[in-house]
Amino acid sequence: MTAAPRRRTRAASDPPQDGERKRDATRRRLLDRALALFEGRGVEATTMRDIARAAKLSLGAAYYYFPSKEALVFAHYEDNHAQLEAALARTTGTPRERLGAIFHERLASLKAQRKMLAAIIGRLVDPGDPLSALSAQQRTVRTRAIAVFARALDGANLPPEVASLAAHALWLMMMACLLLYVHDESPGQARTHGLVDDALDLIVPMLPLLSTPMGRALVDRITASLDRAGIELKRGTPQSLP
Amino acid sequence: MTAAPRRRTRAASDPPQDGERKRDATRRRLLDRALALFEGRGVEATTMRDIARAAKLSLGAAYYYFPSKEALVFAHYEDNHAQLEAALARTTGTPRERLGAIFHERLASLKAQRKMLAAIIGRLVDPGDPLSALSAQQRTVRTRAIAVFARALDGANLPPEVASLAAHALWLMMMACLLLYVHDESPGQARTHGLVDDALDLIVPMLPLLSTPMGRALVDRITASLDRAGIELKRGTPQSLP
DNA sequence: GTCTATAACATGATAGAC
DNA sequence: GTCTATCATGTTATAGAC
Repeated sequence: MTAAPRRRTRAASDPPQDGERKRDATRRRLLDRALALFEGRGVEATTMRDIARAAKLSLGAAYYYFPSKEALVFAHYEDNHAQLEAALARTTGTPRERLGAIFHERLASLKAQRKMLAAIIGRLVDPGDPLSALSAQQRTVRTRAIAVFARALDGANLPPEVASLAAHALWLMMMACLLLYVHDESPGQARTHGLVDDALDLIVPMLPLLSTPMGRALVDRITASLDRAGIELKRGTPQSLP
Repeated sequence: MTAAPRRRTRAASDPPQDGERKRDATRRRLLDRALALFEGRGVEATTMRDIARAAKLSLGAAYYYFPSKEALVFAHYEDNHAQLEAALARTTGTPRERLGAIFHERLASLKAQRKMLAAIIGRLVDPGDPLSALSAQQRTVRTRAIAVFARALDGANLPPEVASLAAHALWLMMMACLLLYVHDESPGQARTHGLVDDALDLIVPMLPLLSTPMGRALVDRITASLDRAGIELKRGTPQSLP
């Protein structure tokens, strides 16, 4: 198998070419217009022709930059996640505080895009979909997201296996919250935010129990069971599900 | 608001009209051909034109019977569920045995349609989708499904609130299992079936703990929290989520 | 080689004739 | 009830401009 021809990469010190600047600007414009339209009317109701027109491009040109409508959505998803992750890496405080910050800020960061997310929320959960949070393509994002939770638990002094399972579970809880969030029409999505706090208030104080012999036995049993099911929890490199 | 004009309903004793017989036969044929094609190549890859051709109808005629491709999938879903429910109502034994039967038979009943389900699994989880397990349109099916779990718990002597919460949680677990199931490529989907047994072996023995004062406090707290979030667990009439 | 515009295609869905 | 004709849209192919 021969290597695919690769675009010449430019060293960081090279001055950007005019073409590249223009290319990036066009790409950015397309992405921005698309996001605006998605937020305004939802993904389904926005046609590729609409997007191209809004960005003053031809339909073909839009497809030159993004191979599909899905790719536009995906690009936003990546943008959002990278940005959020940077913010979350700096959270401090008790595990309860840090977890609260992670959950609430994650939701808040998607507030403007709720309608857009609603259109694709189903795919987040379909392992066969490249857009899915469970897919192989998203493994990097997923792994890093789980790592964010693991970091927040650092102050809790949990044994590694316990912390790993807990981080995976929290990530799963985050996914469930997203599901509720995108369709939560209460003012400020107070319902979902409230549920997050209630859940964390319930869960976090119980985490130390997992370090007791009985707790360890439970964790081991769960881990073994997931292992049998082909779901590995190796810290930082989740396999299929979590 | 005036009542929508309703189709004349025929008493059970009336003889079926020729028109109705033919209509039903055509509808059935369409549904059967569609299912065969869905199972063979998946939902996405099957076009409405394919279905119409296979049923020896024009495209327009197919749309006369089913307003959308989705409606065809939906019809199968209803069929399957009604059939399964009848079977499950007859299960006997300990709660553990009955729950095992429910889970395993539910999965097995969908074995042939795994590919089809995989195509729409995302929508099961999107409350905005009429096909969704969480949607208002599916409330009847959902309520009855939860009732099946509640019945299986009858032998466990749980207080009503505890039983209700447990039944909802089990239903949610069922949904999660479906998610795993449709993409489980292990022989006979042994991974998912194994996980079900492990989970039940873990959970069911713990249920009596929920009847202790501490357990009751936990249940009350969870119920109150869900209540605040607008999720009611009134036995038999779940509102938004579960 | 890099980008843009136009035409064409397949499909889900609809309208109106018969 | 059924059909034919037609539409709108995601996507692809292609021809050409720079």
